[in-house]
Amino acid sequence: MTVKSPVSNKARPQGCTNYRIRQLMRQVSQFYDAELGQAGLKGTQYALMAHVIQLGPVRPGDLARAMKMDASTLTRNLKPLLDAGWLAQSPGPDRRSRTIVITDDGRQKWHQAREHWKRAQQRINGMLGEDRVMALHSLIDESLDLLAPHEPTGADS
Amino acid sequence: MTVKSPVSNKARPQGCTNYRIRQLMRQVSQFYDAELGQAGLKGTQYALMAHVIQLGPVRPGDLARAMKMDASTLTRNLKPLLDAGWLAQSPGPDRRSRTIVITDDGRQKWHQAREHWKRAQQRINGMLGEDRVMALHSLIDESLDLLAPHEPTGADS
DNA sequence: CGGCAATAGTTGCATATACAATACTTGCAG
DNA sequence: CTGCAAGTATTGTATATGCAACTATTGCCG
Repeated sequence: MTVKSPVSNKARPQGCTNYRIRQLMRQVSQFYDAELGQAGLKGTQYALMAHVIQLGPVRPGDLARAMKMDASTLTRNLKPLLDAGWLAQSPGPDRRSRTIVITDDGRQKWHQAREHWKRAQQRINGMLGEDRVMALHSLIDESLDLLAPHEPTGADS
Repeated sequence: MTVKSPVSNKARPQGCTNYRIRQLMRQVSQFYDAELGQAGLKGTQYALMAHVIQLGPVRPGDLARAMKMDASTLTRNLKPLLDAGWLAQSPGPDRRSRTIVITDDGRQKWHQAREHWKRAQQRINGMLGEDRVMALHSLIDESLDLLAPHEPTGADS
C-alpha cells in the first residue's frame, strides 16, 4: 500500500512537466517533419505560413504575438521562407515596421503541403487514437490559456 | 446547430497537434528556464544532468536512447556541461565509445538547481492546478508509449 | 522645436534539435 | 589474416528558440 496521509489522500504531480513536454515535442515533430519534408517544409514553417495566410498582410510583431513566440525568433524563421520566395516583405504603413504577405508561389506550396500535413495528422490520430488526441488538444488549449499573461481584452479606463 | 451526420456523431481532432505541443513547450520552458537560470542552468541541461546522475557512468549512446534524443543532439548538449566541469568524459570500455560521469561540482550544482526546479514546478502546478498537471502527465506518458517504436523488452529467441 | 519615452524590428550570443555524411573501432566471415 | 558489415560517436548543415543589446521611428511633453 501507499503512504496513508492523515491530512490528504490527494496524489501530486510526479516528475518534470517541462521534460515530458519537450520529449513529446521531439517525438511528434518528427512525424510531421517526415511528411512535410516531402513537400520541402518543416512543421514550424508550415504553421508560420498558415498564420500569414490567415492574418493576411501582417506586421512581424503582430504575427509573433499571434504565434506567442519571441519577435527575434520570428525574424529568423521568416528568413528561409522569404529567401524561397514563399513570403514577401513590403514596407509597412509605418517606416519602422514591415508587412509580411504570402506570395502566389507560397500559397500554392502551402496547399500542396497541406496534403502531407493531413497524412501526418492522420498518422498521429491513428497511433494515439482520436479520443486521446482530442483530450490532449483540450488539455493543451486550457493550459495555454492559463499560462498566457492576462492581456487587456477590452478597452479600459 | 452543428452538422448532423447520418454516419457518425463522433467529434474529430481539430487543428494541428504539432503546433499545439510546440507552443506549449515554448511557454512552459520559459518558466523553468527563468527559475533554473538563477542557478546557471537551462531546463534541458538540468534534465540531462539528472539522467547522468541516475544512470551512473554511461555511454553517450545509451544516454541518448534513454532520453529519446538523437545522438548528435546529445553530443552537442554535453559540450557546455563538460566545459563547465559539471560532467566528465572518460575513455569507455570500448575504444570507440566514451563514458560520461557527473563530477562532484556537477552533483553539487544539480542539487542546488533542484531547489529552483521545485519552485518552477510549483509555479506550473499553481497556474494549471495539480489535477490538470497530473492529467497532462498521464496523457503525455501514454502518448510517448504509443509513439515509441516497439523495442524488444526481454531477451528473445 | 528639442528631447525623451514608447514602439518596431534586427543582431549578437548561446543553446536545442535532427538528418546525412564521416571517422574510427570491433567483430566476423572467408 | 583480410576485408567488410555493424556499432559508436562526431561534424557539417540548417532550422528553432529566447534574452539582451542595439538601431530606427514615432509621438508626445514642455
